Amino acid sequence: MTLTPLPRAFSARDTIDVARALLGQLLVHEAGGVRRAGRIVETEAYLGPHDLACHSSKGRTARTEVMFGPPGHAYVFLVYGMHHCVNVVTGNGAAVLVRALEPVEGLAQARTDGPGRLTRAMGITRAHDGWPLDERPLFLAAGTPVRRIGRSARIGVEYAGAWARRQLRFFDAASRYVSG
DNA sequence: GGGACGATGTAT
DNA sequence: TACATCGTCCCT
Repeated sequence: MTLTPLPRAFSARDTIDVARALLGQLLVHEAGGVRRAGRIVETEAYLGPHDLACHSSKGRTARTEVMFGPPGHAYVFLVYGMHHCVNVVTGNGAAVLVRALEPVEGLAQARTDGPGRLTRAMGITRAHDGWPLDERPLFLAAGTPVRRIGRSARIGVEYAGAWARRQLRFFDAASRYVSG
């Protein structure tokens, strides 16, 4: 089956809209002659420099530079010295964190619930930071619709005060692959 | 140069 | 609840 990348314009709109629209779409990585694909079932919106939970609120640095670049690119960072997290940049310092995948292809017996687990399962590292997600080998593709979207506060950002309480986490309410 | 701190995951 | 483990940021 051929998977066609979603156009970059998919990510060039309101960050919350992108966080919701990404649910049900596929994240695909073709590497070493193997295709791995997962259906996105959990996301978080990070709204930009004014959002105190967003990395770009600390300023425009070497690490956060891609968040200020064009939409549709991957922002990949290392957290806690060992786990990679992958985001879809929406522009102006904003991005959507991908927090969980439902295995679709090439992910047998790999855990994909949780941002660190899914990057490990997919083989995504900082080498992909800045990668345009409408190009192989790492890209977004059309998936299947989500019937009901659940919503909650974002995970692990308690330091962000009132911003930590904003309901900016979205998930497929019917999926057993949502983290937590 | 050095210290504090993570958008986590796993073991205890 | 402890802690592994290291890049980033700022010098508190």
